[in-house]
Amino acid sequence: MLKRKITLKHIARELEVSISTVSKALKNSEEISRDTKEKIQAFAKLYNYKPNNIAISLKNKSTKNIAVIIPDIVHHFFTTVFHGIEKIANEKGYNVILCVSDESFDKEVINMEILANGSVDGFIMSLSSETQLKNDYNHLKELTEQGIPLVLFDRVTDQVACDKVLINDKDGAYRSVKKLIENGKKRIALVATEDYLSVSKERADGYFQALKEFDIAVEDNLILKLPSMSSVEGDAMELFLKNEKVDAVLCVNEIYAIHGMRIAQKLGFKIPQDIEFIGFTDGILSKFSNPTLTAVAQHGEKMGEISAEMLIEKIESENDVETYRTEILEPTIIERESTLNV
Amino acid sequence: MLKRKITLKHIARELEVSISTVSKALKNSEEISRDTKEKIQAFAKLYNYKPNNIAISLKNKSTKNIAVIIPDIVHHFFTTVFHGIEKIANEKGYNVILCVSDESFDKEVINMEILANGSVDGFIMSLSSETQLKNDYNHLKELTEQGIPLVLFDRVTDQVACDKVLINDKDGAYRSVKKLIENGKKRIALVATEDYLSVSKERADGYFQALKEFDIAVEDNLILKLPSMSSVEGDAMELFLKNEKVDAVLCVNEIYAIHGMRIAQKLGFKIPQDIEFIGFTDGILSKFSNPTLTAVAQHGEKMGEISAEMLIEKIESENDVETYRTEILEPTIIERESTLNV
DNA sequence: TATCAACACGAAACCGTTTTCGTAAACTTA
DNA sequence: TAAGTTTACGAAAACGGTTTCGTGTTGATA
Repeated sequence: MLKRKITLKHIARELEVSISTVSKALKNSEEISRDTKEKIQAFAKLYNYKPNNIAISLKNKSTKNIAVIIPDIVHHFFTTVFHGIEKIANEKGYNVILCVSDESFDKEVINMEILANGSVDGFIMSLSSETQLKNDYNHLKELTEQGIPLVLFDRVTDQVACDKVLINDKDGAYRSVKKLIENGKKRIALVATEDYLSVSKERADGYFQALKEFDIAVEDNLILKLPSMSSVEGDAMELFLKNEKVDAVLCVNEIYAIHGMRIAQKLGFKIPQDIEFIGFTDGILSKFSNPTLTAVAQHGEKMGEISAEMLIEKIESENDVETYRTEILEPTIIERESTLNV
Repeated sequence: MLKRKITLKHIARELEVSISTVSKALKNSEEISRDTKEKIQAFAKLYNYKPNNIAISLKNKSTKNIAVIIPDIVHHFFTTVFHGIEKIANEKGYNVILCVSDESFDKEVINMEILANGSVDGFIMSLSSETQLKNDYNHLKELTEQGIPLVLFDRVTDQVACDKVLINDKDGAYRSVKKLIENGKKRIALVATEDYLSVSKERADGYFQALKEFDIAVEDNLILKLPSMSSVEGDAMELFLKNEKVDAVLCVNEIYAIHGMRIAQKLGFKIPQDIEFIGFTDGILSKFSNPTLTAVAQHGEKMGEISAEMLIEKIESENDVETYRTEILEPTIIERESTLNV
């Protein structure tokens, strides 16, 4: 019952021709006579012959696989990036091996080592927070030294020479804060993570820039730093909103913003009249929260598409040109109910 | 500068021994003398030799890759399942190639065909809605006929003999509705998708069963069917809630539930006093909505783990035993603010 | 009829491993 | 010292393809 995979050798033996003849016949080579080709092709079709990808990979030194390493899969932004990557990769005939580093340096390194030995033609990745904290990029450098193409997106480092795709986080934050100021807000808070994450830092910079431009003094106690990205446990946010007479909040992610809005509502604030909210990452929560959240869209899918295009271009370019590009996407502010829209 | 990949052949040539000697020395074979082994191992280490995975795959007829095909990546449930799969796969030394069918039959077929020719050792998948609609499973049957291990999860079919992992959707719906009835609700609505999806059907059955048990007549106009999973456009929901004097709603997904709650609030209903809501898929929206949503947790991560374990067990079992298991997980109802919790 | 090109195919190398088997050289043993 | 046993290594096949090159047969040409 079990139809085992058939190979060129089987066909050759059955039809009493050589393996090379079979191979050529199946590629419709001019070298082979019509009769022979038809016979071989018919036989191959009948037995559902399909060339073995592994053998082809070995011969061609090309796997048509690319690796994607992201810090977290249960996170809307990375998910959309992956979707963009997968779309382009499929269009160009590549499969995608997806690894999740879970924000761990070791997992990132291990995944790279396993896949860098012929399993994939190139890597697309976003750095784990632990890697950015350790500031150790030797695993990436080894990769590029071996001539394996690498594209970094969103969480990047300037210590590795490779193609990069990122969004202008600083400008996104700058424009958000500017908008809040123009809406008449005075005490604008920033809710961020610890700033070893490159993106968190950029966003803080944009916040500072906007305040400076409008001659508003930076107050340290208007900046709340929460430990981990998804944990909103504890009452830090509540104390913060209660004590600081904040009238607008920029959050570096959706969760913080949604959580902040709930607490503000509980404290009796009206959104957006008394307090406005803007959050990074225009994910699913922003669209469905109550009120809906004005968000800085990071265009994840587009980032994914560009990353994949850059990587595949490098993979398929003959010459090992050592020139690297950095694409910077402009974020878009999606206005919703959590801000006054003038 | 560019350190090209080094092979056994290079080492052999450089050290003037044979390739077989190098191979054995690196595996610490007893056949090779201490001196030679040390010399070869030192050289290999110095030049950072790593065996080529593709060559090993070809030799062993085992790729240590598994394919995961899911209908949608930007969907919390599938994302958590993937996370579970990836976790187990990594523990057992497998990489995961992730393909997204985008609910398309053709993409599902194409992805399978590409990967079924040696690229992976087995498949884990959840059927696309189009496939369930067409009711065509020949691509899956071909796979199993070739002896390639396959595990189906969540959206399965009984037309293909293979391992399966699913949650008891019917019971989840049944218990939800029972709870609503016990909370004193009389006019309980069901908001579902078109029922060619196996899971949607199961959930509807559970709804019917609970009503029947409590001698409540099924009213067709208490059942709202919306076209696509993520589109909540249009005012179908609003008309429905306004006209039908509904006092409880079971939704087959989060989005419908969140959307329903917003409209109910807009219409002046108090949740949960006037109207209660329960939604399937305990995702991120349920936790952060306002009010938070009582949800039927599907234990996606657990499903992923079980699927991966089943698949790898099949892959690594010598004998082609043709016995298949079906694991059924019990859902858990997570009570939150959208229901009265007695 | 000798020469030559075109045709149709096969042999063999190659991709990078693993593994079986064969065998010189060194060492034991009787 | 002849015979047998280790020891330490190499040759070669195998995995499943692709591709280059060589060659016997045919038919055309001079």
